[in-house]
Amino acid sequence: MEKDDFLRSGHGREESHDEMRKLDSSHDDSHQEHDHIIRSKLDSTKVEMDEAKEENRRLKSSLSKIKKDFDILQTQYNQLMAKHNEPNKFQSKGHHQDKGEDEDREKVNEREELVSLSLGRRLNSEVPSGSNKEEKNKDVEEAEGDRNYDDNEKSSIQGLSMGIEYKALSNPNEKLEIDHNQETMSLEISNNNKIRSQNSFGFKNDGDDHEDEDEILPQNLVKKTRVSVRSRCETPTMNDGCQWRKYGQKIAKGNPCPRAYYRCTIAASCPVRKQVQRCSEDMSILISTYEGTHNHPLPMSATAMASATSAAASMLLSGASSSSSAAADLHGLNFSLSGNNITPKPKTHFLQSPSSSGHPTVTLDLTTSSSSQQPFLSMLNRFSSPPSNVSRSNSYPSTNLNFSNNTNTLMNWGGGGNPSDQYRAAYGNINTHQQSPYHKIIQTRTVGSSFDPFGRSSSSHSPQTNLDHIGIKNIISHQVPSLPAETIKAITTDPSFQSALATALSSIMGGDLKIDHNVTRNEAEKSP
DNA sequence: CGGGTTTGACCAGCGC
DNA sequence: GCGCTGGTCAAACCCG
Repeated sequence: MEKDDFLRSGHGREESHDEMRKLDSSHDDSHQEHDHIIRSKLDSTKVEMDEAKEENRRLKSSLSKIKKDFDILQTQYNQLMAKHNEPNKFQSKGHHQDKGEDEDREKVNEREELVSLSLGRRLNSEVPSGSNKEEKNKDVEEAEGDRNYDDNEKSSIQGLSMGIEYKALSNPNEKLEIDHNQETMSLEISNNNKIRSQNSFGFKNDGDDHEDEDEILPQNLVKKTRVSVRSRCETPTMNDGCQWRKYGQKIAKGNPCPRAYYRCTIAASCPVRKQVQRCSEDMSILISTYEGTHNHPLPMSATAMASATSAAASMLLSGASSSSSAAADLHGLNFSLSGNNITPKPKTHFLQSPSSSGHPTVTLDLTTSSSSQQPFLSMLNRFSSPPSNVSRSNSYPSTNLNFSNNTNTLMNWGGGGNPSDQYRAAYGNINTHQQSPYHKIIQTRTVGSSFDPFGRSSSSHSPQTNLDHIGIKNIISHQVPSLPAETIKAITTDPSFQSALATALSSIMGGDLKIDHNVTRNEAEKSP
């Protein structure tokens, strides 16, 4: 019994050993399995790291390629600028006299151009013979001229700081709120019997181009150029940053909505007028038509509109000079410039504009959607003429600029916020003469992707050059078949136009488009 | 009380 | 020349 027990027990001990071995083996198996999992994970991690390295190499190579391309384009741009500037306006400043000027100097000159457009203001009203009242104001304005020059210099400095502020506000993912605390420039919109030369493109500088004031454009437009802005706005008036005083109201024919007449009250002698009227077909659309030239510094908030309208006016002038039609769509900002020789393209919700009075009118359309989903990808991609009902007078071209974005109206010119104390501080506590408050939000972000003020997309695109963002090449060669290439080239290569555009866009989007400016020229020069 | 808005009148340009 | 229309004026009114 005991032996049996012993044997049994011994046997049992062997069994326990077997179990132990089994357990050990199972433990080993699980351990091996665990190791295997870890190794596989390590392998996969290594693979991922290799892929990341490879991706990094690709990105590096792409970056170097982009840099090369940019250098090449920069060089070409410099050469072209040197050629372009030889006979033109900048000679008087002693710039660009050598073809082989270096890149830095080119950038400086280009910056000067942008700054001159951004900060340039009109002191002496060149509103000469448009009306008797303007003539009456002329003496007053000239008397104010000397005093304003001092303000002008100050304002230029402020304008520079404004650019810095814009950059500080340039987070693409947030709304850009522009406080009305800094005055900036005054921009020439109206051509007032005589349109400035192509050099100035309707923009006025502090003093460099005063001699150009008497220049007359070839087309010799007699009436003032007007800039009409269509925007969706629930408030009675669109807050564009200026101070307006209503001086009249009329029921215009064909529109049950009354047309209100405003004049700028920032300066007593400012000849700028504004007409505000709701679109009869879409009451949510507010049409603001600007006429005249501010002869005083503008609040920064007014700069956006002034820049945009000036760019529009520039396009009008350039387009009119070329007797053709042009359009641009930058980041949903559709510029279309129309001549009289193009088959009209009907456009809905187009109110009979004040161009019916015979004024050449530019329309900035902030209401309709853009087909482009990419920023700066489709400049000059839409060419349209004004609808037949826009103007009963074909004497002057009408320009239609669509500043709308893809989904919503980006520019909330209307009120809704509070008056800016900073604006008051900067302007000596000027009371707003408008019922709508001095608060506006300019939202430049496009749904689906965000962009910094330079037009760069923060979405996960593969690296692209700025050319790709602008897309000038594709646009010019493919999207605008109806426009003569020389016209496109003339428009897109004109530095004033580009600067105006850049100024407008930078004002609207709070960015600096200098690089785009470069590339635009390069690509335009390349385009057939 | 100062400044803005309202509103009817007035004027100029244009077409018939 | 007349009528229509757009644009402006200015007195009355309103508002803070």
